[in-house]
Amino acid sequence: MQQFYPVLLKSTLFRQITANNLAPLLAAAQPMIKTFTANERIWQAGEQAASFGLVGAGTVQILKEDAQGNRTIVATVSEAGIFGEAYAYASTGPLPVSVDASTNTTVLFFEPKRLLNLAHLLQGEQLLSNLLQILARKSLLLNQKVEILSQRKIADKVLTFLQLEAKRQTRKPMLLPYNRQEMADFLGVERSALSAALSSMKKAGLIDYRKNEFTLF
Amino acid sequence: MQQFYPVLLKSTLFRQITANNLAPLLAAAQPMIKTFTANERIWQAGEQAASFGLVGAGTVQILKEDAQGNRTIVATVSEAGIFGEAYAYASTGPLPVSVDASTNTTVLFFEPKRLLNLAHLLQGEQLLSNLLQILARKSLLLNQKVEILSQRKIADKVLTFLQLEAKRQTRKPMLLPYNRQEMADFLGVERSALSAALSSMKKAGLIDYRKNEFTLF
DNA sequence: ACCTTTCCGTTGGAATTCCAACCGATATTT
DNA sequence: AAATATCGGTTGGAATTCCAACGGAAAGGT
Repeated sequence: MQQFYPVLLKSTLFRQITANNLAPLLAAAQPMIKTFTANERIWQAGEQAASFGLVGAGTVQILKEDAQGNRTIVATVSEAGIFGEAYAYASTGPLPVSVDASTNTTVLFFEPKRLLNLAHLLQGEQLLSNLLQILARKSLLLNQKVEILSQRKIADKVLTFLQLEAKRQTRKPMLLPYNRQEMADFLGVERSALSAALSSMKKAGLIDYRKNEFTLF
Repeated sequence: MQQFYPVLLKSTLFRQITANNLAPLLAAAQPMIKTFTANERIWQAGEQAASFGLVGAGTVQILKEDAQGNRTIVATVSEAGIFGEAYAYASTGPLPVSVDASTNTTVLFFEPKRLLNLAHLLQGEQLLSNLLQILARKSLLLNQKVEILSQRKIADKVLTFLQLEAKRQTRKPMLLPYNRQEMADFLGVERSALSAALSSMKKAGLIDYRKNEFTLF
């Protein structure tokens, strides 16, 4: 277990927790540690998710499989990231997604209820505060994504997206963490249509860009 | 304060809390009670949201105002509903939305931090569990909305929407809480286009419907 | 019963996006 | 340096959606 202390300390779940207080918290939380080989299935859609995972080593992928068996990668979670926390605390029905190990992976599984009993420990409240913050921020991010996807025209999606991005970056021009294809996927449009919209917006003087560096006028 | 006990007991925040334990919890939580007249502004976009609200009486509206001053109603919160909890616990920047009282309204404002200190009280952990569940379920709902909005064609949006709705209703046919215009807004499409898509899907034998009663084949 | 309003389906042309294909520029590999 | 792969812009026709307008049915008010 000690081997994961550095990873845990840099996770959002244990943010602000001091190394001294980590061991007692973990002793009470009693995460179950499991290892998976590359491409092994961690969770199967349809199961009940009774716990949530923290990636101690490696990388996992959250994927959605539709009725025809098409796989869509919903998210990639790497070391120190957590997954399944919303399903664990919502405790509402079976999982709508599956989780696969994309590399050899170690996952620490936490029981949602157990974390509620930690408040009396040193920094136990900090842990709960972190958990609330994680869920709250996820809601805000999804809210923003809904706002973007609700726009009917590609140009409006782009503007909404860049305005939101401008609020979280001070850097000018902004550096987006996406290439064109990924940006198009995020906005829910065709890559070629996005390219066309971008160059038309540049011509109109609304924005400027080069690769993934964007400026909003 | 006692006057709000019945409302509080039926709120999701105090779900499962017994009447006996309510008073001590409230004494520690120390919500600030404020009244507003119809159409009065409760929160102004741009402010920092240091607390979240529980509607003790009346109804409030969450609205987004764009640069041109156009107002969009994001949500309506009535008695026993809560608002601003995600912003309060995310503690990330100013509010992107405003909140107005649509009727004469009483709101109980809770300090996010104070609720974390309640764990040692009777059912204090239940309260925290409720809070986590509220945030978690909001994330799941938004996730589903993203899934719907990510569909490129109206027919696919409708199918995704109905499939998700079918999971939470046992009733057949399903009874949707929307009229056509509201359904179109939720799916992010034009009402007339939705109507056209629906009748074409009915003709194709994919669905059946009458008013807001829908069946998925 | 009559009038008014709301809701919902339909229609047709305009606008937008999709989709497949192609091409040049840049990066990577051998 | 040559060959290969990746990335991003462009293009044109097909498909889809928007948009405004109309009309009938149902609901609500007087």
